[in-house]
Amino acid sequence: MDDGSSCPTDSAGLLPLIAGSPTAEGLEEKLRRVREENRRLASTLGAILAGRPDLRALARAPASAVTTAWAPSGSASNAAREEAAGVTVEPRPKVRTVCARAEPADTDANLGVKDGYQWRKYGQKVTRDNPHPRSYFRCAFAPSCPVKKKVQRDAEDRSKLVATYEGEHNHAKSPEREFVGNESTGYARSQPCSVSINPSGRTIRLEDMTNHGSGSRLDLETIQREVVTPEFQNLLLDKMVNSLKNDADFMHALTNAVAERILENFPARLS
DNA sequence: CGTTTTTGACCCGCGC
DNA sequence: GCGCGGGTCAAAAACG
Repeated sequence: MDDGSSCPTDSAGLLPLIAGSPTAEGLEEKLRRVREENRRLASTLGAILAGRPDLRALARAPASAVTTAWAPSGSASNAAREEAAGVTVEPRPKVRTVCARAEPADTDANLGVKDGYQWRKYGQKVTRDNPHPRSYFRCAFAPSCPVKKKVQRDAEDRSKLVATYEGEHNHAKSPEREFVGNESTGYARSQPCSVSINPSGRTIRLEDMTNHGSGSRLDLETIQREVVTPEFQNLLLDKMVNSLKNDADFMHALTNAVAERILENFPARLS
């Protein structure tokens, strides 16, 4: 969503049809609220993107740009040394470390399913240098997919998560599991309109973005850090479209209003 | 009842 | 050889 004006959920074009219909009062109010929220979101995103061009570039950067060596065994640094020495090394699984923020309520188990892939937890271990347990996940398509993932909270900053991915997926994401929640509707069961926007699964809710005043759990900087990707903006649009499409009351009232309007304008043709 | 998660035991590599 | 620590296994428990 660039400025919200091209947003497919913007129903301004439908309003003339709905306005004036006695059965559409509630619907109109509903639309008005959605549009107002949409405007706030668009404004927030606009401010973010306008003020932080560096974040735009970061959002488009390939995954390798944030690749670091987890390397408890020192494999990445060893590989670099060996290559520098002209020694042929066997290709090693790509190791990618991603940091993200997490809410205290987020459990490590949840972290395994929010990045678009399905994960199966196969172990947990408390490591020496960190009081928080490290969780081990395998791709659900294992053994055909060799990717593994380790997730651990930062030892000093509990709200910071460190996820380490080893290897690369040899299959597509699982769209139906991209969001935690009802698979048939795409709705989050307990977190309506929540969207996972990064590989570690940090979830941002619409209310977090729209109510970034007092009492908000996320400040603007956090949003700037995490809501800059085009993928997120597309997901946001999808969520809003789905939230209207799956609202039976909304669809019913909309259908009635449109039908009434048609009958009102073309009574002769239809009779 | 099938699937997923938990958790203690085990394995393996590394340093001393 | 031994101890330590990280990673994995697998049986039990929990869950839907």
